[in-house]
Amino acid sequence: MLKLSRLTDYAVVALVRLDAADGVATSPGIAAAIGIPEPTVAKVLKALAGRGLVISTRGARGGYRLARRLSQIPISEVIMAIDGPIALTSCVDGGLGCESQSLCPVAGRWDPVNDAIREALTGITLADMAAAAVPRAFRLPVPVSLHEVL
Amino acid sequence: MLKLSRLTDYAVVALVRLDAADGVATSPGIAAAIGIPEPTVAKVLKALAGRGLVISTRGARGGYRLARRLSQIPISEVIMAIDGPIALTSCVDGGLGCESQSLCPVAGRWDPVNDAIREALTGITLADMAAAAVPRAFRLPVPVSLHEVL
DNA sequence: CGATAGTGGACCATTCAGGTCCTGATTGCC
DNA sequence: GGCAATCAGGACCTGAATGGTCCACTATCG
Repeated sequence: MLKLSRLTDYAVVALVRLDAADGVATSPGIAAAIGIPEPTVAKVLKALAGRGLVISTRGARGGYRLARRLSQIPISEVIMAIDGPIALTSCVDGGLGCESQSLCPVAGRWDPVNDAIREALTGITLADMAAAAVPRAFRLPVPVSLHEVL
Repeated sequence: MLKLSRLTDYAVVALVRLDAADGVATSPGIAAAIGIPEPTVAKVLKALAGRGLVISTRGARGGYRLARRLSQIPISEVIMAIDGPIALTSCVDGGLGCESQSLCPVAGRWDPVNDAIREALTGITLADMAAAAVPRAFRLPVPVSLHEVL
């Protein structure tokens, strides 16, 4: 349904969270704060680190911190970090699969669509997304109510 | 991967094809011309008809024909016809599922992103997609080469 | 030297889209 | 009036891929 993976959603949440904790935050810590299983958060952070969106510090007392300000991170980068390149069609990577290529009247016609989406996604930053989100009731002290994570 | 279903791709191909055949075209006919299994084409056409993008005529000598000109059909409508509403997140339709809603810092923050995409998609019509597609070697007489469909 | 934390990879399971088929309703033609 | 063609609307099955988990390894701090 033109939907992006849930992991990407997690990534956004994690990044916003990371911004709230100004210093360094560990993946277990973020997981607890967000209410998402730790291994999953770790996977997301790994991907983000790979794309240079967050900076990792290994070893004891290590953790992750934002590489840039939220306002400097377009949502498109997050999506590409988690979900890979932004391309709608299946026959983007030429080759087999599109046997009816000789019949296909819209051979590579999704390109303008892809470009339009990429552009739209680049114009929105994480700061935009975090801005109007639920007044401001969510800063650091978010107690994990019932579930007692960790 | 932010990818839309292959069905949507088929829909575009079918619609362009339908435009080439000015009059009425049957789903078996389109299937043969396009090189896509008939039941699948039928399913696509049905969805398209449901959204009013094509007009169906039942009975013998029936078939489908375009409801509007290609230039009047934004790609967003095709996507919505096949893939449903354009919404990236899973927690669009409020309710259960998002247990950590009380923790989620980006509650409904995908909205601007969704809007941006919708807008971008509405600006592109099928005519735009068909325009530059492979010169013009594809008009009505497209012989199904080897496979001998039907 | 040990505890903590990120790295990388393999791995399983659930979900869902793609695809097929069948039955019924409608209309034109002989 | 009956037959054939064609759309309509389901149920159903299968396979890929996403979400999620786990493990062994490395690095760094105290």
